[in-house]
Amino acid sequence: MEDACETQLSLALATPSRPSAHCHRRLQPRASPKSLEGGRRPVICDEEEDSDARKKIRLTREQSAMLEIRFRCQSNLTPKQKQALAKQLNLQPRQVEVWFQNRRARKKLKQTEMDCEFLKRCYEVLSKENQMLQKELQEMKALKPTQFPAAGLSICPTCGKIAGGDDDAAAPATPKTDHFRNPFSHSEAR
DNA sequence: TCCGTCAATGTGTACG
DNA sequence: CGTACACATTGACGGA
Repeated sequence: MEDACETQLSLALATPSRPSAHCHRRLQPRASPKSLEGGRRPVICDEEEDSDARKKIRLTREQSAMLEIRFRCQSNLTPKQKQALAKQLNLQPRQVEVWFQNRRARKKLKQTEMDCEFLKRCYEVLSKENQMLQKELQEMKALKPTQFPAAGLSICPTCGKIAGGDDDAAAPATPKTDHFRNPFSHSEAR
């Protein structure tokens, strides 16, 4: 797996891309947390005296593609791997590190959005089922007791469940109708 | 001009 | 205590 990844990377790197014109900015080692009061912007590039702090740099298309390929194989890098990849891509190791951190965050965000969508759909399904069951219950309540399918059955006034009968206590876990399916236990539910 | 994206920064925390 | 990471946030930039 790693090998395939390396191959892809070296293939992609075979067509050398120009180092980005904008990525020569020297990255700062992380400022000491206490060094900034009010919290903002240390931004000092030791070698450049341009006053405007934190110019936006963008990775080249190739660099991003390489990082993406590597990320698909491996979402965390060892320090050695980070170093090597940075060298390959003509970036600072810190840039590679930051890219991977941000990429993991993006991945997680996307996953959360998908989970949210899934839960929404589950809610809709359950909501519909609940409505149907309520309706069914009303209909059953409207029937005369003699018309209940099995003798000795009664409906719990609070929860609306059918109680009594021979199998009530013995086998509570076997639902008789499809209504009791738990959508969260489906195999599709990752 | 507003808004989304993304590289970069700051902070908190877990771990060895 | 140092390191690595997650997470929140900032700010530059580009497109509508």
